Amino acid sequence: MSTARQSSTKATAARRKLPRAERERQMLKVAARVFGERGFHAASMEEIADGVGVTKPMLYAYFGSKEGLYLAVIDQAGSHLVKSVGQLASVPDPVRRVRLAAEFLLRYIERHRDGWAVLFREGVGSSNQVVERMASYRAQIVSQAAAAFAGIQGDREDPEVLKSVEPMAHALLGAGEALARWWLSQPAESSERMQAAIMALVDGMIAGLPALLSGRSAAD
Amino acid sequence: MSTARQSSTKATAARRKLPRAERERQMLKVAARVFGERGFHAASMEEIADGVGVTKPMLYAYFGSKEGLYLAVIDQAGSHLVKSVGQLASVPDPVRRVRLAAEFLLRYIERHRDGWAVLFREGVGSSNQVVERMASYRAQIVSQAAAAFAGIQGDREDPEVLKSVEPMAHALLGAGEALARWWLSQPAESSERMQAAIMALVDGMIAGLPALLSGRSAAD
DNA sequence: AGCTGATGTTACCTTGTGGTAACTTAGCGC
DNA sequence: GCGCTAAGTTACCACAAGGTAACATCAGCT
Repeated sequence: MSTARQSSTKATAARRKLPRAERERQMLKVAARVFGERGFHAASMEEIADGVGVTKPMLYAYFGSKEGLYLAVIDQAGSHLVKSVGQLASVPDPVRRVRLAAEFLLRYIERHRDGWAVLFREGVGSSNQVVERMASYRAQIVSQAAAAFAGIQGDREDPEVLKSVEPMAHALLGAGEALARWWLSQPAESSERMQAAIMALVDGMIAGLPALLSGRSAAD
Repeated sequence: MSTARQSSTKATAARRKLPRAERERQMLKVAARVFGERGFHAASMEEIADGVGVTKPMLYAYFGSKEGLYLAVIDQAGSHLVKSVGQLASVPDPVRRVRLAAEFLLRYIERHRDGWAVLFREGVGSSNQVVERMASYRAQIVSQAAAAFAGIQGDREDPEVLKSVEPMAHALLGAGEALARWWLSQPAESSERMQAAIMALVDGMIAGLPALLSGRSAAD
């Protein structure tokens, strides 16, 4: 068991005391997994501490409280997602941008499921601060999606257009989320079929844009 | 305080002891609200009991455990929703059926938000039984939606077609949920805009169906 | 009216868990 | 080498909440 010895004074591997920054990274990673799997209330600080290989008081020393840790996880996941999506803004062709965004979204949810869950699971029963923080990140993502849709209409900045496509952006995110969730629960399902579905959806949305903006349904 | 007296022997109003069936209805109603607002773990039996105007042991006498009560809420909400959606199956025109279903979905979520939340919020951290029950009701709803989509393609029963449109059905449900959630958090938003958005979405989905079934994207 | 059982309550136990004070020890700089 | 501080632990408190036994009382039936 105790084969792990401290090497020389400068051992970088398997040393018991880690610098704060590194430990914090570990903690955030484990916390994201546990909160993502169990939800805020069902997750216990003890389980997180165990996962890190450390005891509870360390979590409190670094994050103050359970809610503080949760907020830190939200911030990490949120800023990462916002940053990632932001990179898509440089794609010039708006239609291509929306389609890339949808593809990216699916892959992102697949690969960062915990972070996604923490950000997008409804924060019921949580404190106001948690709810607000989640809402803030969600709003940023939605507004990026809305801007992409608006770009298709040419008026990427027109507030009127932006407001009109906002529900569409919410719908897209929700569809992506449901799709990803279902996908992850169906290991047999092929990634291609998912891609095809989300693409059909996005293309349909794009096709429906003019009708939405003119205030009438497309199939009148 | 104690102005409420028992009337004659047969008083039907404001009597303190109620027959089991009636009390159970009250309990289910309050439980749906509390579970919907707070989620399973954050909800407390005490709060539910208080809401009913009764004490905790009564909940245990009638539902056995917290999970038992939760399951009962799920069953009530699930069977109600399945029944409601099932009535749409009689609409002959498949396109109209899908559009009506989308409209119905939005209204349903708006009016039975708690039941919807209990059914469709991810059951993280809950027991296997709860997860299975939720999944079962969701599967029924999704399969109805899928059947409606398949109907548009003419092959309402073709298993191949049904399988292909299944992701679409999930996406529609997810989009409706996200839309409804956002809508409910934006009191100022008009119902018309929501209707327009969901209709544009549905019409887009319908338009995308052939492309989905042929395995390619519509905008190639 | 009065008996009877379902309806309902009080008071309690037990467990899990957020949170903390006091102490220990490893590692870095000199 | 050596001490000083950050990293880490042990042992504990407080309290919320699920769950239950024993007791109380209303409502309806004969």
